Amino acid sequence: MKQKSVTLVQVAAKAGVSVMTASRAISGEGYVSDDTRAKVQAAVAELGYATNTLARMMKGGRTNVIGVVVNDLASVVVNAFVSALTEEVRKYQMDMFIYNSIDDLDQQAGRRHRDLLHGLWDGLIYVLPRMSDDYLATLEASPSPIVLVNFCRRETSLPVVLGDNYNGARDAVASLVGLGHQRIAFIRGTHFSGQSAERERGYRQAMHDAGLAIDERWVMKGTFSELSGLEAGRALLALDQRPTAIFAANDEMAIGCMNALRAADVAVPGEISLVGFDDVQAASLVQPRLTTLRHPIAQMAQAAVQELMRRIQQQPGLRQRIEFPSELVIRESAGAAPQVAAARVSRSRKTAGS
Amino acid sequence: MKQKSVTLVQVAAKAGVSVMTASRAISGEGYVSDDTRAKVQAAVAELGYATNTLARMMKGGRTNVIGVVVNDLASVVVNAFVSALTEEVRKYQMDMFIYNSIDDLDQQAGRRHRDLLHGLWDGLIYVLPRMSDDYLATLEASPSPIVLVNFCRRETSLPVVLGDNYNGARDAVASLVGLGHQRIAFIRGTHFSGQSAERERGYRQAMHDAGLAIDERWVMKGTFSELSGLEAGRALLALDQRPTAIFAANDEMAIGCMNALRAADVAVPGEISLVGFDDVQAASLVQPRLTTLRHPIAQMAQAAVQELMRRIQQQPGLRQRIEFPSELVIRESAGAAPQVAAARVSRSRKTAGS
DNA sequence: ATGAAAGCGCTAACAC
DNA sequence: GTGTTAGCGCTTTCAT
Repeated sequence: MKQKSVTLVQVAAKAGVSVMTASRAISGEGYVSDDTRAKVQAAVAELGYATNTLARMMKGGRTNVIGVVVNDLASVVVNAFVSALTEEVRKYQMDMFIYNSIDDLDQQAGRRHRDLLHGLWDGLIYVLPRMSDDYLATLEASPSPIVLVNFCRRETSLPVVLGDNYNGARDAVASLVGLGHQRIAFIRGTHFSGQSAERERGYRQAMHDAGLAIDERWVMKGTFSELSGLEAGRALLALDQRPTAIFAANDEMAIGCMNALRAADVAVPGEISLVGFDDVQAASLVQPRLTTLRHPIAQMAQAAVQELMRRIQQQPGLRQRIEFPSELVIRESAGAAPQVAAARVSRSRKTAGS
Repeated sequence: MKQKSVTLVQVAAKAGVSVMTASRAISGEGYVSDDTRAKVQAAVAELGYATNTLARMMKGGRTNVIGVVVNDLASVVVNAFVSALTEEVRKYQMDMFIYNSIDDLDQQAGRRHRDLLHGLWDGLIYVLPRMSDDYLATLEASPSPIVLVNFCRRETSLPVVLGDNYNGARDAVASLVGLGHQRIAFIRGTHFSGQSAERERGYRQAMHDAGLAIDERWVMKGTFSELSGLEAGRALLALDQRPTAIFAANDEMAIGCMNALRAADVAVPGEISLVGFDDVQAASLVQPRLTTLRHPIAQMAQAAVQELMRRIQQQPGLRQRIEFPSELVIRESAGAAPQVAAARVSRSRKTAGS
């Protein structure tokens, strides 16, 4: 606003036409003679004119900008989604701005940035949002196109793109069971997005499916942070009967846990197996490399943008819930349960001895 | 814009005053009786009114929003800056939006998003920008407050906040020299932001200061990517006389290089020492942990926002260039040069033997 | 201390 | 095909 920009009035004057004609020539809406269009375009080029999006927005037209709202851009997973969304949005010739809220989204914080640029966005994508029920209700009541990514804390009338946390977790725990583990612990994350709860549900189901009882002391609380994983790991080691495998609701906590085990000279996966969730970069850098689960982030971003664009363009065929399977990424942090491994060794010894 | 928001007209009607009085009561500019103000505030609360920033912007007022432009939000360093900026901006009660351009900033790409929300921002911060000279010239000519972070590709009249790449690199290489290294290689990054060039300058100066000649075959080109570091590492191993230490222009390349050395069964730091730059999280996860250099990101973000705010508020005491020292983070990837280590061993053997 | 009018830059709706 | 009118929601004059 400090900069006096070239306005349509100036372009029109230079081209010797009315403002409206210039507007039409530029936007391509309505009839303009080729001759006039050429004159206007020449004027545009000469003056370096660009339409003032603000003014256009005030009229309520499309802005070709979508907003992405996140709570924690520093989170590796969130960042991966945002980067994927950036790429995807470009395919639709749209621009995208990111708002990093830090705070949980509630009515007070929310009004600020929703109304702040209310009218700026053609649509909004919320990635892994931590929002109050109030705030969600406001979003649901909003006529603006909105898509949520990886929000499963509760049912919602808004369209949601999800990675399958429940089945992913179930598969992971089932694979631990397949490796002979019976005492399997779980480290929770925070409940905001609902992902931790889904992962826990998968864990419980897999245990139930295998006919294994869960000692509730194995279910630790955590905050998705590495530190909380470390603390949970220590607490689990202090139990009189240790678990032989630990499934953490995300990789950071699994890595924190791994550090706790290392500090206590507990072999991974020799004595205790570890499985995380998310497949962040660090998962393949730690030693042993972490077995974990991965959401198809690029595909999910694609679906989110596509679904949003459908709503912006008022196309038919809207979907309310698009779910993608998680993939189990097997590395070295999970192995056979100690007693099984021991049995194998003794069996092979016998074989060798006979 | 889809959502019909509450306007000032409605608030004024409800409070039984004119629009202008309502505006004054809300903004706090100009005289309003306490009585009237109370009535207006009551109406605001009741209707859930929030000022439409767009409309305010059109009149050229402050928006209390600053924009941050980056080329690659997925970059760990960029992300760390953006997160630090987010925190910092909040202290000034401002909001912040991030634009992830992906492309290099040039006139074509630039016009789009500069003019796009030209008027939306009170100011702009460019973090590690990759911009054409044209684009930079446009920015320099702009009357809007702008601050660049870690841009040192060329001189500019814009205010810059910098980490000291030159002295950091010089210190790092000097420390390698102190460990007995004489054949020290350097892996370049891309030239866009100018950081690689500064780091190279520090490398050359340190070698010169130590009276060591540089074999130009030791100076490898890279792209700041892990893969390019791996390739550079392979190429260096193929030399008839290998360097005993490698200084990479960033951590990713150092880690790539480490992988190349591991694949060739070259001991780090036993046979070849490695030093990176940036201290990304991965640097302390790899084995051996990477010796590297670190910019004080939080302080730099603070300085950038402070400097921008000074300009927005038209305060005196502006600074053109704010530079912060880099810190050498010593870990295990750099050690004594082989011949020195050998000498020490033989000396200690002698001592032990005598 | 409050109000009325004008206009920021643009475009939808209606003339001509 | 092109021009005229009106108005988005707000704030900066200038009047009262």
